Parts: sequence; C-alpha cells; structure tokens
Amino acid sequence: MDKVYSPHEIEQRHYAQWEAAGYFKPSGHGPPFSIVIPPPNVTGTLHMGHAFQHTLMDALTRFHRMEGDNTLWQPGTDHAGIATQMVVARQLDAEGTSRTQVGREDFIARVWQWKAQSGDIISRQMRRLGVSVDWSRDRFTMDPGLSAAVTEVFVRLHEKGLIYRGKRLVNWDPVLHTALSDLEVLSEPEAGHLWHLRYPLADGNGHLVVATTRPETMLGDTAVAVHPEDERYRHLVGRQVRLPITNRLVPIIADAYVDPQFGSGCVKITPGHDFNDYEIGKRHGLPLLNIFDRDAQIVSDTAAASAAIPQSLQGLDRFVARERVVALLTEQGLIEKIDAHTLPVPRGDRSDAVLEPWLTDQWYVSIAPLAEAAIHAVADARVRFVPDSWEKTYSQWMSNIQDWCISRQLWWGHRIPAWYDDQGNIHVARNREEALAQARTARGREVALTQDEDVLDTWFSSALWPFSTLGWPEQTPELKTFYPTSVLVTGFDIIFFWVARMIMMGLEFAGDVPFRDVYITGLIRDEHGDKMSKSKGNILDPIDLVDGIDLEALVAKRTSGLMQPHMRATIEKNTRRQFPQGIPSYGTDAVRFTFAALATLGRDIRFDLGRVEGYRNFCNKIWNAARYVVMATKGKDAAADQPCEYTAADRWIRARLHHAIVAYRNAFAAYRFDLAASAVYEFTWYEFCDWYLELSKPVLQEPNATDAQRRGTRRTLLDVFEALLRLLHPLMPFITEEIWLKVAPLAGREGDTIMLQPFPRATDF
RNA sequence: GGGUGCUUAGCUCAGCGGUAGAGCGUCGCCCUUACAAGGCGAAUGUCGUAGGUUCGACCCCUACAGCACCCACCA
Repeated sequence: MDKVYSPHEIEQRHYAQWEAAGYFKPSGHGPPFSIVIPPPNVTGTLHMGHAFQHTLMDALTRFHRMEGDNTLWQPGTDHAGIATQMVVARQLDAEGTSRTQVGREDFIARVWQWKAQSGDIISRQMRRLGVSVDWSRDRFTMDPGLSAAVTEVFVRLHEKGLIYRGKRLVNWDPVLHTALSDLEVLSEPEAGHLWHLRYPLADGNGHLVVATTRPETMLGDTAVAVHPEDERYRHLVGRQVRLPITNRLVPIIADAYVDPQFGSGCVKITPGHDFNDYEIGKRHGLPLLNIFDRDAQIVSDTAAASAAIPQSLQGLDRFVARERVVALLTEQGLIEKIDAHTLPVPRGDRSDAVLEPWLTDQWYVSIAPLAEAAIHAVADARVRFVPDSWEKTYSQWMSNIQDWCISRQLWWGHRIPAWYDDQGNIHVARNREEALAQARTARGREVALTQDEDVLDTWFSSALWPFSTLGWPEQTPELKTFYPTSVLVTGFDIIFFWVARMIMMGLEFAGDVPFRDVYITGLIRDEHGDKMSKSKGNILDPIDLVDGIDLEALVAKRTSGLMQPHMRATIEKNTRRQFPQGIPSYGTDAVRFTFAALATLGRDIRFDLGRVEGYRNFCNKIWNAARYVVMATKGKDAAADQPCEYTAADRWIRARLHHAIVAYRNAFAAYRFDLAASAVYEFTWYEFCDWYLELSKPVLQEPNATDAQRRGTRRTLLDVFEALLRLLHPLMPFITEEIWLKVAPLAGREGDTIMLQPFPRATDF
C-alpha cells in the first residue's frame, strides 16, 4: 500500500465500478427500504445543504443495503418553474433578446436545452459525493410519466370539487407577472412612513383623519372604517366623506377590525389592494376598484374612469404615484402629518419585488379537507418527525391552512389541464380530446377550445414526488414495493412547501402516507453562523472541499455573477483573509464524515473547516492502520483452522468492537449520525489504534510468543479491522472499499465490493 | 401577538440526576519500522442569571436575560 492516502484517484475509480456493476439497484432479499431524494432544482448546483442531506441519505441507504434490505434510493430533479424561467430569461436578456420576443414555444425549447446541460452538473456532483442512488430510475418532474400524474391528480381533485377557479385578491408579482402562493411571500419590516390624510366630510363639516402607509391606494378607496364602539366617530357612521383627488363619495362604516388605539382610529378601505380591506369590503358589500395594472402602474381608460382617477396620475408606477398623490394632497392642505413608521413589506421570494394584492382569476386547491387527514396521520404517528418538535410546527400550520393558489402566469411548468369554450365554460380534462368530448356533451355540438395559458405551481408536482416517481397512477411493482417510503430527509425550510403537501397528496392518491419518518435537518451556515448565500459571498461548493481549490479560482467563483457588484471588493477581501492558501483537497470521505459528525438533531450547523481537517486526518489514521494490519498479516500464518490462543488484549478489543457496533447501530436507528460518527471514531482511534495495535506488537515481535498466540493476534487484527471497515462504510464509502479489497482476502472474506457485505452484528464479537 | 430552539474550554459542538467531554486551537517533548495529515504529555470551564425540587443538578421545575428562527391581517 502507498504510504499516503490519496483520495482523489481512489474515489473516482470505485464510483465508476460500483455504477457499472449495478450495485445501486435494489437487490436485497430483505424488507424494502426506500428513500426519495428531495429533487434539486435542475438548473442549480448542489450546495452544502444538499451535500449534507445526501451524506445522511447515502449513509442510511448503504446501511440498509448492507443489512440485506431491498434498498432503493430514488433520484431525480425538479423543474423549479419560476427559478428556472428566471435563469433562462436572464440568459436571453444577455443575448439582447427576451422571453416575449422569442415566444412561448421557442422559449420552452430553450429551457429544455438548458436543463439538459445543467442537469449534468448536478449528477456529476452527486457522483463525486459517492451517493448510491439508482441512476437507472432517474426522474424529472416534467417527464411524461410524472406529467401524466400531475394531470391525473388535477383532474381528480377537480372532479371532487377540491380544485376550483376563483377571482380574488392574490399576491401579485408585478415584475414576474405572476400570482404567488402565500408561502412564497416574504414579509420583512422596512422603514416607511405613516401618512395622516384628511378626508373631508361630504357635508362640508370638517374632516376625518385616516392613517396609511400607502397613500397612493386612496385612489381606490371605497370606504372609511371606524370601530363601532369608538365614541369619537360613532355619530359619523353611515355618513360619507368626499375622497380628495377623485372626489368620489364613500361611506363611513363601522367594523370591529379597526383598532381605535392605532393612528387616528380611522382606516381607509381599499378592497382592491389590501387583504384586510378586501375582507371588510366583502362584509359590507363595498365596491372593489382595481387601480393598478399588471405592472403595478396606475390604470388608465375605463378602469381609471370608474375610479375617477385623473389623467395626470394614469400610467404612473405605484411609487411615483405615491409621491404625486402626497404632493397633490399637500397642495390642498390635506396632509395632517407624516410620521416615520416601520412596516412589513411583502416581497416575492424569487424576484424580491414588492408584491401587490391584485384581483385576478386563479386556480386554487381547497386544502382544508386534505389537511385533516394529514393532521391525523402525524398525530397518530403514522408519520413521525425527527426531531419530534417539528410536529407542533406542522400541526399548527396545517390547522390554519389557507387555500392554495396553484396557477402561475409562467411558461415553464405543467400546463393547467383546463380548456375554455367560446362562452367561457371551463372543461377540465386529461387531454384536449377528452375536453372536446366534454364540451360536445355539454353544448350538444362541436366547439372550439382554448387551453388555459397558465402553468402549475412547481410544488404541485413536487407534492406527488414519492409516488409519481414510482410510476403512479400505474400500479407498478415499484410502487407496490417501495411506497410508502421509509424516510424523508429534508430541511425545515420546506416543511410547509413540500413535506405537508406530500403527506396530503400521498394520503389522498396513493392510499397511504408517503414516508414513515421525516428527518428534519438544520441549515448549514458558515463558521460565523451566517446563512450561506451568493450575495454574502460566503458560499462553499462541497466539491471544492473534496477536490480543493486554489485561492484565485475561489475568489473568481465567489465574485462572478453577483447581483450586487459593489459587494465584490468585500467578498474578495474576506475570502483572501479566510483562505490565504485556498482550500486543500480533503477527499469525499472526510467531508462526508464531517457532515455526519455535525448532524446533531434540531439545530443549524456552523460549518467548520477545522473539523474537516480533523476527519481528513482520521482517514489517514485508518489508512495507516490498514498498512500495519496488512504488514502484520500478509503472507503470515493467520490460519483460522489452526489452534489460536487469544490474549487479554485480543479479547478486550473484540469486546470493545462489540460495544462500538451496538452504539453505532443504536445511533443509526435514532438518526443520531453524530453519535454514530463519534462512536466509530473513538473506537478506531483511542482503542484500536492507540491500544490494540500497540499491544499486538509484542506478541508478533517477541521471540518467545507461541505460534498459537501469534495466530490469535493476527486473526484478531484481521477480524476486528475488517469488521471496522464495514462499520465505517456507510459514512466513508471510498476509503473503506479501497482498503477492504486488500484486507478482506487476508481475513478470509470473499466479495467484489464492501458495499454488499453484511453490516457488522454485535453478536459476532 | 402566537410558537420553537439555543446559551457547556479560545473556537465549533456532544453530554448525563452522582466528583465536567470531543475536534480544532494553545503549550511542552518526540521523525521509536502503521501513521509528523502523526505520537506522547499539559493547561483551560462558579456548564447564561436568580430561585426551587433533590441526599446530590450542567442535567428536572419556575422566573429572568441574551441570541436565533417560524407563523400572524394592525392600517
């Protein structure tokens, strides 16, 4: 064996062999064990969080495979509608054209092209991490089969009355021009103002003061509300104010929603552009005025006329309109005062654009009926969260769940299977022919149909992932064998987006929960506890830890393609300070072992390169122990069929191995990868290397030791070390394979790979 | 407003009702034929604060403080 452990060549060689030999396919004769991968965005690259989760999933998969279970790790990628569309749109921009210029069909073709190119990057990264997914079953959310599942689910939910089309306020992204679900809205407090506006009473006797953070929306006001018990205003309820600028008359109404303590105690009501006001408007039968277009600019033409918006304001962006409205009111002496005020501003999670509540037609899932079964599934422990503290988060959210807006005004995604006839009737069907037949029956003649232009929320197809990847709605053998899956490994950030929805859809369509356990990981943060992000310039590419990267390449990587170019200098400085020598190559096993060792339950992880270095040293320790074991036994008498005499040290190390196996297995059963890692680390280093290897030397070297004693020690060296390799394999697949292929024959074990060897049982020692 | 988690050695984190642990870092001594990507040895903590339960608390309970996160319609 080489004197130094060099992971690079070893890793690539073994992975290629494993894959070629088909070792990743289900082959065990035991009970099924299955995991579906959380499908990464096909146009992204794997980040530290992926590498972390993949390490844990692979450890579980390898462990169960070695146990003889019929093990499937189902891979695949997600089309990630908005994210992907944005990336390709940006590419087109850079080429001096645009999405709308190339048109829908060509744009989609272009995305497919990009998908093919980008998807390769992810699978290459995954292979470098050693993940033992069954590549022959690779799936993509927009594959024909999975798309058919999407359509099937949509049609069935519609038939059941659980999908409907409705006109109501949605979170509208005026930059991306699409509706978003509530979950895609991020509200952060931002500095703003509270404008106190004077609304003259219609009878000319003074005015009311309303406080607002969005003065421009006064153009769409249809009432002013006060609290019913508020003595100051009680007498005014039922009377009217004359709105400035538009001169429209709007009523003063009483509604308990109003907090008399806040501002002036009077609230302007804009049902068309505020979710609360929308509800109040419904309660009081107020008219709803739409004053913004899809770009969030002030409307013109008839819409402007019905709100009596003056020409001078039409077509203005909402923020320009705000200034103009304030200026006009100031001129008229209608601004009482302006206070500084911090308010939550809703932004789109992808575009970061300030969202506008906007009245549109959208498709919704009536979710409460589905949620009920999903709440019970968790309450009854048919789905178990690990750690279980997440159950509360889950059930609280599920109990207050709102209908899910599933339509998106995008091009990249699953087209909604709904067609409209010339009278605007809706025909939901599996395909155009079915829709035509439906229309024919309904109308008694042939009618021309137009398909809905919209696509579905990406998470709609993700929700079906555990069964759509296994062939549903066909009752395939895979579906029968591997559904429900054994465990889902994912981050807490997508419990609502994904986990909850999979449970609902799984129960409704696949007849059972989608997974037994949900292991929730924390976030991988940088060494200061900051979230890793491109804009902060603190991201690490897991492959760079594996292969190493020199400083200049790292700086270039971190500073290219920045959204805020002014961050460049800071990022470069920090990077040069933190990694003056770049990042050395640690090898996959060291990186994986680090992830496992850091995988404590229920908290975020500060990723510390010092730990990787420590575990790289651990790899080296194992390597050198192997050199000793081989040197001490190769070509020497270690025959199992000859008399062996075991020293106290021999018996002791076997007992310690027994102990380590028990600890490791218990840790795995409880998803305590950190404890498994430390159990095997401590046994290897402090017991096997520090003590046993040293104690074996006198026996093997002293002239007066007997042959039986030497044999006993050699047998023990081989038995214990060979088992130790199998124990380590789920966490460190490569180095264990490399050494095992050399040691196993000496230990009298046969096999072409450690991957399919039995996992050590404590009772063997 | 509701909820969750965290606070242990310089740093990153385990831990358990019974005299405080690991990795990294620091200091000292070692190139002894598995291993200098190492070995051996050493130093370092009123385990956030204040109460309580207990024979005994870092561990259980209560309050408080600080930090982080999630959900929510106060204009």
